[in-house]
Amino acid sequence: MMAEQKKMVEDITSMEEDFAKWYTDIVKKAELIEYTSVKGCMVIRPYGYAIWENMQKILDGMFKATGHENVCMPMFIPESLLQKEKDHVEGFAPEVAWVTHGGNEKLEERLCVRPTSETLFCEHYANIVHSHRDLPKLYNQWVSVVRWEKTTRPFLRSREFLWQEGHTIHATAKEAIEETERMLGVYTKFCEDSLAMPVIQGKKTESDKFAGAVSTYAIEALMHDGKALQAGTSHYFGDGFAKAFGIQYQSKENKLEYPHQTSWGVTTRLIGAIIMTHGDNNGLVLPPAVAPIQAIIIPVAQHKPGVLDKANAVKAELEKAGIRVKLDDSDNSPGWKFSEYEMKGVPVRIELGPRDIENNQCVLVTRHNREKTFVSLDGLADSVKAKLCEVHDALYRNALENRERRTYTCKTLDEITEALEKNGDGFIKAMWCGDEACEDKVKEVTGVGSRCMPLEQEVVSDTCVCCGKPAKHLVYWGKAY
RNA sequence: CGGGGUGUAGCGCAGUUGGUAGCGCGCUUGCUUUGGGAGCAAGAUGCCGGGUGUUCGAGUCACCUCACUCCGACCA
Repeated sequence: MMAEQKKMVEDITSMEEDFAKWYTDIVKKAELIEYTSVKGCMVIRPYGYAIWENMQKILDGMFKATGHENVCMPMFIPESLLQKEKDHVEGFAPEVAWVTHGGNEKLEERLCVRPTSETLFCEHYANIVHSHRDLPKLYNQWVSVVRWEKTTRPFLRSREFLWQEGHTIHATAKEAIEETERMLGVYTKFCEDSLAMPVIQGKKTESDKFAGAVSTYAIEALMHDGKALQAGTSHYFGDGFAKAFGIQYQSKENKLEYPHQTSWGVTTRLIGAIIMTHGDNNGLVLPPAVAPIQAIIIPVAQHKPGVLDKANAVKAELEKAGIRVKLDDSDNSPGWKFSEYEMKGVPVRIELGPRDIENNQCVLVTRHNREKTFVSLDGLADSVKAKLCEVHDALYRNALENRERRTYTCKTLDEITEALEKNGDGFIKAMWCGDEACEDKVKEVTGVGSRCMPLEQEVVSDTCVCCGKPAKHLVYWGKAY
């Protein structure tokens, strides 16, 4: 846990007092979102959107580097198309929004606003895939989707949300499975290297699978309050969708074959994950890689001659070095600015006043621990870059520590209940026999559901935590967002 | 979708037995300030979430609706 800090920003509820309120306070006070008059639909404000844009840029680069191309599918899905794959439609039907009219005319067939685009990609693949030479197709799209959620929370569960959805189609199961795993790895790397957020990679149980998938993989992160958040998913579909949508190709052997498919996605929920992984009682704490402003320059006594000139020169120098930097020369007091940018989670603050300029130095303050260091103005860009790296590492370390501190290994249901009562919510590592009845019972008795079966399996006991029969899998259990 | 809470100025709130709306912060202007949310002075800001009723009269009472929020069930 990070060092005790005096709470400076009074308008943010402390997370110990009310975690949910703390979260919504940050979302509003850091100017990430504004509500609209439609439930569950929010304005992502420039500062919030800039975080998303930074994520997009990094992820998009990773997708391109692994051979993917971006496309854009329509927003509407005819009901008949949605219904082609039975499990899929059953999974999504309860939460789709329907368009029933065009202008004043009732539509012959109603259209759903995409909750996800498997069906559209399948329809398209059926048209363009004919030969093994057409495979694989590695497509991705950056769009919004709509799911008519009952309870909504900014970023974590909204009715419309931004995401990327990758949809790929391959000649063989082996290739498709490799793709599923590759993308899970891309997400993991992104979360760790760019969001400073450690995740558990694993496979979902049967009951928790994506509607229509053969297998679903996910990355699970643990939030400050000990609740788990699914941060990304990657699905292997086998040839189920291909069969439902009539996608076939001719192989080298001149035989008609069904191709194998995958899909994978991450959403603006990741912004919620950042808030609840790194944020503190003074507001947001942003990982440097995605922070819209990486360094904020706050001039002190800025009316004095030379101060703003120097601040502008420093800004230009940092910009030139590729650092996202802002100079706040508004006439708010320095103290006000300190609080403001802490609330907004800017990783590094640069204080620059007459005394500093006289000494050819400035004060660097890191947001996550408020540590102050005096550094020379010579080579400042390098000092700032080094700080940003330090911040990233510290954020990751803190998050990992929090997760480890809140991960409990249990052998029986009683141990689970006891661990949760004693230490608060967190991940439970416990063995499972593979029976759905046990999975349900664990949830019923202890309140924690299965999050995933980690790729890195261990044996913490020989028997199922629930029924005592021989165990098949290690499962991470937890309360989820 | 079930159970609670809340909607009054940009934000946070007060508003008594029903009588025509107020405080703090913020905002505007000016001066003084500037190393942790500065001070003084003068200003501006409201269809009291929306609708329907009761009433001479509704922010206040009743009913309906919408949104936010929390706790469950379902989900990225």
